[in-house]
Amino acid sequence: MGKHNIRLKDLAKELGLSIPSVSRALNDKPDISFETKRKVFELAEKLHYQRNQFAINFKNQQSFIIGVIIPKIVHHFFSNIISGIINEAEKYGYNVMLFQSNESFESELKGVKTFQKSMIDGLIISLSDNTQDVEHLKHLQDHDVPVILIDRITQEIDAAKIICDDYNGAYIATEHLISIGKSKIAHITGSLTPHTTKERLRGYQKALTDHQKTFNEHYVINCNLESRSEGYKATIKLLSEKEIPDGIFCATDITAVGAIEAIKENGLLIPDDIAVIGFSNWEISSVVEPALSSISQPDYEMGKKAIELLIEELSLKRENKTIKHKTHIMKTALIKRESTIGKQ
Amino acid sequence: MGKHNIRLKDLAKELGLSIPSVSRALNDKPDISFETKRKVFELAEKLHYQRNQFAINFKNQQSFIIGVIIPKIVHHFFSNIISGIINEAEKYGYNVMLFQSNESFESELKGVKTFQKSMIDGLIISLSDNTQDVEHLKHLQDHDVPVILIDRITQEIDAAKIICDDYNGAYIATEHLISIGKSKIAHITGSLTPHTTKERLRGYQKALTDHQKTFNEHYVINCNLESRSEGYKATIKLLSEKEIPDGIFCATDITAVGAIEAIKENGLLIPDDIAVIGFSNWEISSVVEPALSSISQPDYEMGKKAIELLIEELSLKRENKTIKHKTHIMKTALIKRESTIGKQ
DNA sequence: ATGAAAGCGCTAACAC
DNA sequence: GTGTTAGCGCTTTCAT
Repeated sequence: MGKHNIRLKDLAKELGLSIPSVSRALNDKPDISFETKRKVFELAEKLHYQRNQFAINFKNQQSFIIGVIIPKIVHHFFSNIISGIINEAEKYGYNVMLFQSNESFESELKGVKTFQKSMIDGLIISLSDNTQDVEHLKHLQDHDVPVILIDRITQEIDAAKIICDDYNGAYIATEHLISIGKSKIAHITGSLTPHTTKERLRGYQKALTDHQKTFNEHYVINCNLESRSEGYKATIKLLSEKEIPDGIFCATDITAVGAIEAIKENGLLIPDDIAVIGFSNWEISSVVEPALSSISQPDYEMGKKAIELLIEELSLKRENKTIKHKTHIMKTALIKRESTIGKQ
Repeated sequence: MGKHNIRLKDLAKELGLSIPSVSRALNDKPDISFETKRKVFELAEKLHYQRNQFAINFKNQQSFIIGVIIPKIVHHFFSNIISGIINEAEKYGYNVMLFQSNESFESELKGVKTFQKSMIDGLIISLSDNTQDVEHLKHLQDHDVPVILIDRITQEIDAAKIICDDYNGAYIATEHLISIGKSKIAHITGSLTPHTTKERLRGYQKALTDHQKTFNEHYVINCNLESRSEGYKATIKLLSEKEIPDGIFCATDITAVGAIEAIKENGLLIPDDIAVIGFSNWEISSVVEPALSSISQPDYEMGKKAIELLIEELSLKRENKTIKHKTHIMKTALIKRESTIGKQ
C-alpha cells in the first residue's frame, strides 16, 4: 500500500489531541468524550483515514488469513470446496489464501512454508496424492496454527478432519446396480493410496457380499482416474473377460464417460447389457449420452464445514481451552440417470 | 501464529551479541564477520528460529499478497485463470488471496474493501456482470495499489487489461460455419452489458457481412448464458422461425449443449441440417453427442499474463517510474468437432 | 565488525 | 477524559 497515507499522528496533530485519544475515539472505546469522538470521526472521514493493518496485525500477531491448499483448482469437486470455504470465511471476517500442490508433495511443502511466512491463522488442506509424510503439518501445529484436513486425509496426524462418506457412497452405488438386477459388477478404480479410493473399493466389496454377489478380482481394474481414455481402456479390458460384467461402478465420472464410450462402441446397450454408475456427479454426467448415474458429494458443504471447524478451534485456542479435534463425515447421495435406469 | 516463538532478542542474548548483529548475520549482510554469521546460523537452526513476518511486513509496508476477485470460482474458465495466476505468482514469491463476487456488485465492493484491509500489494479482478461503477478500483489505485483487469473489463478506468479476442473468436466461429456451407446462421447470446458478449456479437455480425450473408435480427436470441435449458428454449424459438437457421453460434458451450438437445429432439441432424458451435471449449464439449465444436480461450495463459503485468507495474512503482498501463489481447482458437464437421 | 538508538503505526497500561 | 510512556520484532542509520 502507498506510503503517503494518513496516520493517527496526522489526525492527532490536526485536532490538537494525543495519538492514543484519537485511537480510542476511532475504536469507540468507552472512556472518551462524545464530542471528541465526533470530531475525530469527522476528520477521519474527511481525510479518508484508513487503519494501517500491518501495524495492527503486528501488534495482535494475527492476520485474519486462512490458508487453503488443495491438489488442483481446476476440478469441479475442489473448486466447489473452495467456493464453500471462501463464502463461509467471509462471514467470519477471514480472508482466504489459496495454493495448489498439483499433486506434488514438494509443492505442497513449499506451499505450507510460504503460508507460514504469511502468518496464516489456520490451514485447510487436502493432501496431494503423493504425500506420505506430514511433518510439515505437525510443524504448523507446533506453532499453534490449527490444521483442518479435508477429503484427502491421513491418520498420521491428530487434527480435525472432514470427509465425505466414500464408503457408503460406493456401497449405495453398487447396491443400486444390484437393485436393477445386475450381478456381475465390475469396479474401475485408481491408485489405492488415497483414503477415498480405498473406501470406495471397500464399499463396493461390502455391498457385493451383503447381497450374496461373488467378488471377482478380475472385475477390479486400476487406471488413472482423471482420464477418460483410461476409463475407456479399462472397460475394453473388462469386455475381453470370458464373462463380461453387466454393471460397472467407476470411481470417477470421467472414467465412467470413457466406459460408456467403450460399451457403445462395442454395440452393447446401456443400461440393458451393461449399466454404468460414476462418482462425484460432475456437470458432464448429465451431458453424456446416456446421462450418467452418479454419487453426489456435498463439496460446497464440506468447505463450509471446514471453516466452521477451524473457527471453532481458533476460538478455543483464544480462550486457551484444550482442543478435541473432530472428524466430520458428510453424506453422499445417489443420483439416478439413464445409464442405470434407462429412459423413463 | 503462536506467541512463544524465538525472537532475535533470544538469539542475541544466548550468543552475547546485540540484536542488530544477529539480524545482519541472518540477512547475510556484508559487514559481519564470518564467524559470527556461522554461530548465529547454527543457533537459529537449532532453535528453529523463524522470522516474524508481521514485523517485516509492518516495517516494509508490503504484504507479498496479491488479491484476486472473480465472479465465480466454480467455472472452468475462471478456475483455469486462477490456476495460472497462482502458479505464476509463486515464482515471484507472491501469495494469492481469493474472493468471489458471485456476480454481485455489493459483494465485489466488500471484497475489495477487505482486501484493502489485508494490505494487498496488487489486485487482479474480473468484474461482476453487475458492476458499472468502478470507484472502488480507482480508490485502490489512489492508495498506490496496482489494479489489473482480466476478461470482464471496463473502459471506465485506466488500468492494465487482459482480454481474449472475443471478437475474433466469434468471427472465426461464424466463418467456420460459413466455410462448411451454412448461410442462415443464428446467434444465441446473453446480456449485452459485458464486454465479452458484445464483442462476440460484433464478430458474428462482421463475419456475416464480410461473407455477404444477410444479418437477420430474428436470428439473435438472448438468454441466460449459464444455463443449458435456456439454450434449449432459445433453440426451440429458432426452430419456430419460418425459415429455420442451418447454423447456430452459441456464446457459451453450455447453451450449445441445450441447442444440440433441442435440435436432436426435433429429429434434425447435426451438422447436416443445423451445425452448432459453442464458445470456451469446456470439458463438456467433448462429452456431448455429437461432440461440440468450440472456440478455446487461453484461460491459464491469461492468468499467467496478469501476474506478469502486475509484477511489471509493481517493480516500476518501486522505482518510482511512471506507469503506462498495457492492454493485452490474447488469441482464441477454433476447435473443430462433430457438431460442425461431422464424423470424419 | 559490532553496538546503541531510533522508528515503522498502533494500542494498552499507567498516570493525572 | 485525556496525555505520557512503553512496547510489539525487526531493520536501518549512526557511532565507534
